[in-house]
Amino acid sequence: MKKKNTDLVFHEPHLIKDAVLLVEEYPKVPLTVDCVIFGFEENKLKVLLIKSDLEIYVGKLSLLGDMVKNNEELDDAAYRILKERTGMNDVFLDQVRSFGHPSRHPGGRVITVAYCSLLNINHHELKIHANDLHWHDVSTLEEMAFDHKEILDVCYRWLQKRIQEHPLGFNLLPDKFSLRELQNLYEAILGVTLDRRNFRKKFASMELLIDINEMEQDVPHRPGKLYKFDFEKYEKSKRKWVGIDF
Amino acid sequence: MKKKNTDLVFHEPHLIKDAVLLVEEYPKVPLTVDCVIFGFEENKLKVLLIKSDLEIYVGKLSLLGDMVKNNEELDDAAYRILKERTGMNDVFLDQVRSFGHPSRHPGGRVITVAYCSLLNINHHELKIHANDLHWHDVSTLEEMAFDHKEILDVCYRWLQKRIQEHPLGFNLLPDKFSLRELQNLYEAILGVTLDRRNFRKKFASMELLIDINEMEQDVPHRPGKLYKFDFEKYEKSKRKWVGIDF
DNA sequence: GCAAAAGTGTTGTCCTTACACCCATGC
DNA sequence: GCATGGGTGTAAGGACAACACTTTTGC
Repeated sequence: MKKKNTDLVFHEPHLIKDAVLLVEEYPKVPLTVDCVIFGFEENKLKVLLIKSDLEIYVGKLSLLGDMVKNNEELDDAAYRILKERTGMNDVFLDQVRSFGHPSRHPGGRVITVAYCSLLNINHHELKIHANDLHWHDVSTLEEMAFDHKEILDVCYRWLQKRIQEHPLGFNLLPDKFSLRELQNLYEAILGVTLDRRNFRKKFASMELLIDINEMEQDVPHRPGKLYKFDFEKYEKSKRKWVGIDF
Repeated sequence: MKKKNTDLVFHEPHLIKDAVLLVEEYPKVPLTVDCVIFGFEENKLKVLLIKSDLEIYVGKLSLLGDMVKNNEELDDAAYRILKERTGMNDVFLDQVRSFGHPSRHPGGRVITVAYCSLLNINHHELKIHANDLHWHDVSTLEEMAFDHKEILDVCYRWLQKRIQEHPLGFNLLPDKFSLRELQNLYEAILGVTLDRRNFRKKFASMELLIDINEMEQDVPHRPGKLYKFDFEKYEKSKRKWVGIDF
């Protein structure tokens, strides 16, 4: 890893005995994790943000982030931050990518690894309001602290793609849900309107929704049927898709 | 970013004036980039590897990696390493994800960001052979140094998905290529066999191949037509796909 | 009875798949 | 002339898009 191509070619490489000494020579950088936590409420996609507590970003919004501790696994750091900020631990987090522009942080070079999650706002009341933690509409985002707007945009596009290929959305609906709720969710995240009949047919043909023979309660219109998602069947039937499409 | 939820709630947060002081308190970690460089030759997918120069990994294979320099952008580090090792700079690199298990490196904690590339072996003769740099068959990989086998597996799956959705493959074919060469490429990367007629129909219907009215030369069978890929048309026609499929 | 959303089917189009024969070239 | 891969067409099935009316409930 450390040999440079200025070394003579065809030498037997001398082996490095002490890996610790080697690593000690590497430049070291501060490392953080930023969590982009999307939630859904009132048929709108929201994202969990705080106010930055850096003076130069006064009034600007920021993602939930924190340093990664010594010897802390990246995934663990993301789950820890999510738990510290929201009290939740039953949420899936996915690493999206890392951001390392040298001037992305005003305090000097800081690398950050972005994680993305999607959860049901009504399942997780915010008990902590430090730094004005709140759900913010995704569609009305102004300037943000650091490069957090860019990170959020990347994660939003990632989420839009992801939700079309994976049943992410069901973690964010109530356990029992109507097809209308499901469709609202997809429309909100993808930013499109979908044909209701075709949407229903699509999910009917997948055969991954379990009709639990219950109806919506207390709705001001004809109640719809309620379904559960068949996670077990989904796991068994994950197909390996091969097809060229660009 | 630094406030803990043990702070009293509903306080006006005190603003941090000096971001540099803040960042100085963050733990710092060594950061590397590892490049997973796939190439194609003799109808086989290969990957560029070296022999590890760490004594505890003697004889084991390793990805092309190096430290990220102070104030070096992550992407720049990846391109630099690719250039240093292979002399190339006309190659696309994509960041795949970061790996940060605390014990992934025997010299202590090192975070690495994996980048992936795909190139034409015959366009880029290896002039450097330090550390036994060579193209290795992807299908016959044994144990590797560090967690490089895991990184390679993740990048391979990433590549398989990517090549179905983006015209990556054309960077690795000759400028003028036959449909057979194109199909060999897809079959090698996806690890499947494809119906020749349907494959050709697929690309014909995309209308992204330019028939240049030339034929293969010096082949021991009926020569095939040669095509170029219409990158310009592709860029213009990138479609935003919406469809649920899992 | 009115507002609001649930529920439902058909048709045309396009894409995908499976499959077999003749053609051009090098040797 | 034989071996090798190039080139082509069709039929069936499945997926998708477009589209309108009746039903159920709360108020």
